[in-house]
Amino acid sequence: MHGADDPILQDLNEAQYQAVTHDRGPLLILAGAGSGKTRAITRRIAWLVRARSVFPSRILAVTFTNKAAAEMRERVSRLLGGEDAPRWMGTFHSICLRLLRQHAERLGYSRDFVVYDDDDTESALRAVLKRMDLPREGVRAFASYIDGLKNEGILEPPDPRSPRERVQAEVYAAYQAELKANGAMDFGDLLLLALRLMEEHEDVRRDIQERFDHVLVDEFQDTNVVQYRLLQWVAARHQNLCVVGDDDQSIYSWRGARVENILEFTDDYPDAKVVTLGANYRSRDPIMHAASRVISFNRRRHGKELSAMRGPGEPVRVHASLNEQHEAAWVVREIVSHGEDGVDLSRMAIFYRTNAQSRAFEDALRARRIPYRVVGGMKFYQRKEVKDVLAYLRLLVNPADSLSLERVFNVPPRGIGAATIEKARARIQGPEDSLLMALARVGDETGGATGKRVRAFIEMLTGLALQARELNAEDIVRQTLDQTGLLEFMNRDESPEGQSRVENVQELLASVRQFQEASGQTDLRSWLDRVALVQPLDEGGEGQAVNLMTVHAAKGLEFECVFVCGLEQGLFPMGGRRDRHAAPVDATRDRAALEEERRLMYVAMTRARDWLYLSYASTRMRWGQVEAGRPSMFLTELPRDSVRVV
DNA sequence: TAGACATCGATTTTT
DNA sequence: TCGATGTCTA
Repeated sequence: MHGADDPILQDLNEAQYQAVTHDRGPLLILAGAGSGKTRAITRRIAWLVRARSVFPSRILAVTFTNKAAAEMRERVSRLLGGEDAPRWMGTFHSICLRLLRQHAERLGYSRDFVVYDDDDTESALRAVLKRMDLPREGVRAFASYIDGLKNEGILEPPDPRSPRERVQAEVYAAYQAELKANGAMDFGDLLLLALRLMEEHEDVRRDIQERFDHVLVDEFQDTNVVQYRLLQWVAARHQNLCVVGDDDQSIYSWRGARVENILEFTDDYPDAKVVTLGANYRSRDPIMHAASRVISFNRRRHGKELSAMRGPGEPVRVHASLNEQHEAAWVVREIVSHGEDGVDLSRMAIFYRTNAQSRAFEDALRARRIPYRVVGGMKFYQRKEVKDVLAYLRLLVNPADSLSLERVFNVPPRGIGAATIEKARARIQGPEDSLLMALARVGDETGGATGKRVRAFIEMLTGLALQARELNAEDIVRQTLDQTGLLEFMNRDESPEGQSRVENVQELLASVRQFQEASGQTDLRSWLDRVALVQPLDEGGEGQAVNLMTVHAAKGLEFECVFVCGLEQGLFPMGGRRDRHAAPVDATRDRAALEEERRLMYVAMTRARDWLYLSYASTRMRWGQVEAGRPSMFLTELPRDSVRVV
């Protein structure tokens, strides 16, 4: 152990010390589960500032989730004795958004562009398909095709070699044109266009390269082509690129993540220093042993062995149930018994592969009056009523956003129907025109009640947009709720669902206020940016409650007691079912998919500190039908000596 | 144009 | 099974 009195170097093992105090040049930290990865990266940032006198503002630190960014920020500033952490610390998406806001015009976008989330993306794509007379069932396939290309950095698809490819390319182009006309970027655009900005504009690139002396990246195994290229550009001048990750925990290939980025990092940076953090301080021996065995069945990996530092403990327990209700009941019984033994509910977690599985557990926990929280799941900003309000607000900032207009023109019902909006759509003239302007013209030219309603609607929006220039974000939200009649409309609904909708809108108001106080920014656009990329923290985050979440959501967390449920073939590992439109069987792809599922299993198991339970059910309700299932193949990969069947 | 009823499809995982 | 979307009627 190093540095007895220096808090930055205190209690580091040899490998951690090497990682923290690496001076300059590329650095690859292979950090196994529970090996002190976050500790290494935060200490390193603090060390650069303190021991190497690097200005915090010259450090760029990138993570994947807002939660990780927040934790990093908090820990670094604590290490620095309350001093500010680097300003450029955040998720890839938020950092790219920041760059794009400064330079959007260079790419032919308005400075006031909005960010589309996945729901918006799907709506935009649906509109495109409709216009092209293509069946809307294709939305998902096209969406993932487009996302896949964007993740690989392809904005203009190569020459099509088949009719199918030609259609795909046309849809991509039309979709991209639609976004641009609406003044919108999707998540993929944020990364890809930021990369374009750097690659095609030398002055911008220079500026960014001059701005930072060190670049640090967390969860590097989950970077895609575009993210890696961005990092390479930013670090090109000084080569101070520090990447931290674990190839065994790469679980986002469906989002374009390339394990190769970490597996082949030393090919791109031959003089990179490689440090392996191989000591696991989290899990008891049997848990670590079992997890290591399972992951050893994967072929594409660095193949490091983790040594368990916490010593012997309880064996991993495997349990079979008749169906998902029995499974849930059994889990809850075990939770109660651990609770009686003094384990905090908040230190226990139930993991599952798909969100839909949470239901049985929620029912069982409610029945026994055990508090729980579902992490992830239905997102706050995805709720209808919240999206309605946000659509109005986006429209005020960016009148070109026709998607938002289509969402709200008749919410609450104000007597403007589909026919009127169709008329307006037909009258859009050229790329400088917009649906809103066309609707205004239709209103002016239409007599009778309809024309009057349209004019009143346009007038209300214009009035709000005018106020939006003067008022702070919170007041605009209030005015919008009031003048659009949304709040009154919701208040009229006295059902429990209606009540909760009103509460959600109140929550939204609270969140603007909080944003203004915390950030000091009061303009609407800044808040909308925030909303697009950051989900509000889970309610009662620290309270006494059992945690329910998908395995993906569990990455980076740890619990004393973990239940991994639904371990059945086809569910976990997922896959095996292939619908009729799918591509022909591809053995390599299948193998890669299975290895990713196994990494997911590894992530799940290595979250546990003291107790690990693995559970499966022999039947399970799916689409309202009882289906029989076989135990997961991962269960057969467990080492006998660390496992007990109960 | 609004609301009632029927049909259809979904369950991976997220910034 | 459930929720979202589409169709029909007043």
